[in-house]
Amino acid sequence: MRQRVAVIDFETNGITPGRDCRATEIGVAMVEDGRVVDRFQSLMNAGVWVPPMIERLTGISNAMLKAAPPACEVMAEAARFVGDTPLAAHNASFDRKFWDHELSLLGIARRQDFACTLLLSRRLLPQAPDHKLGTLTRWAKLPDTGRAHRALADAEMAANLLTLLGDTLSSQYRLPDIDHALLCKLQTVTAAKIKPYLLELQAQCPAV
DNA sequence: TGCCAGGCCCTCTTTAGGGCCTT
Repeated sequence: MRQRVAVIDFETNGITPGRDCRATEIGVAMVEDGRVVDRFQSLMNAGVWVPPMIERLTGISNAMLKAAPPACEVMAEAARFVGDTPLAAHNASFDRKFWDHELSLLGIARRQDFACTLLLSRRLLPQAPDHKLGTLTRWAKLPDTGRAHRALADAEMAANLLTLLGDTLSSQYRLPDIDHALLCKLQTVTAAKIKPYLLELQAQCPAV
C-alpha cells in the first residue's frame, strides 16, 4: 500500500474515556509505501490516577505522568502531526473513542475514518492463533518494535501489521489499488463473506 | 447507593449468550 496512513496507539488509565479516564501516552507511526517514515510519541499529564494494574501493564507510572507535558498540549501537537492523514489502529474502536474524546476537549472534531487492523486481521489472517497485536507480530515474524504496551512500540507493531495486511491483499487477490478507503470498506464486510467479496473485486479488476 | 465498555463475531442463534480485543 503506497498511501500514507497514520497508525495510532493510546495508553490510558482505563477503558472508557471520561473525567477520570484519560489517555496517558500517544504514539503515532506514519507508514507510507510499507515503511514507517515518521513518528510521534509523548506521555501526557491529564491529571488522572493510574491504578497499579495498569502501571504494571504499561510501565507508565504516576510519577512519570506528573513530569509529563499537559494532555492538551500533547494532543494539539498530535493533531497537527496527523493532519488529514487517514488513521488506523489495532482495535480502532478503542483508540478512536480516546482520540475523539481528547480532541473534543480542544474543540477539534475528527475528519478522517479509522481502519482497524484487528477487524482486518480477523478477516484476512483467520489462521493466526489469535488476533492480539503481540501474537500477530510474533506469528507473522514482524520486527520487534520495543516494549509492548508502550504507545509508539504498539503503533509501530500495528503499522507493520497494516503493511502485512496490504501485502496479503496484493499477493492473494492481486488487487492493484489498495488504499485506506478499501480497507475501511473491507472491515464492514462480515468475516464469513469477505472471501467471495474479494474474489468479486478481483474479477472486476483488469489483469495485472 | 451501587453500578460501571462496547463493538464484533460465532453458534448449541435470531425471543441469546459468551469470548475476543483494547487499557
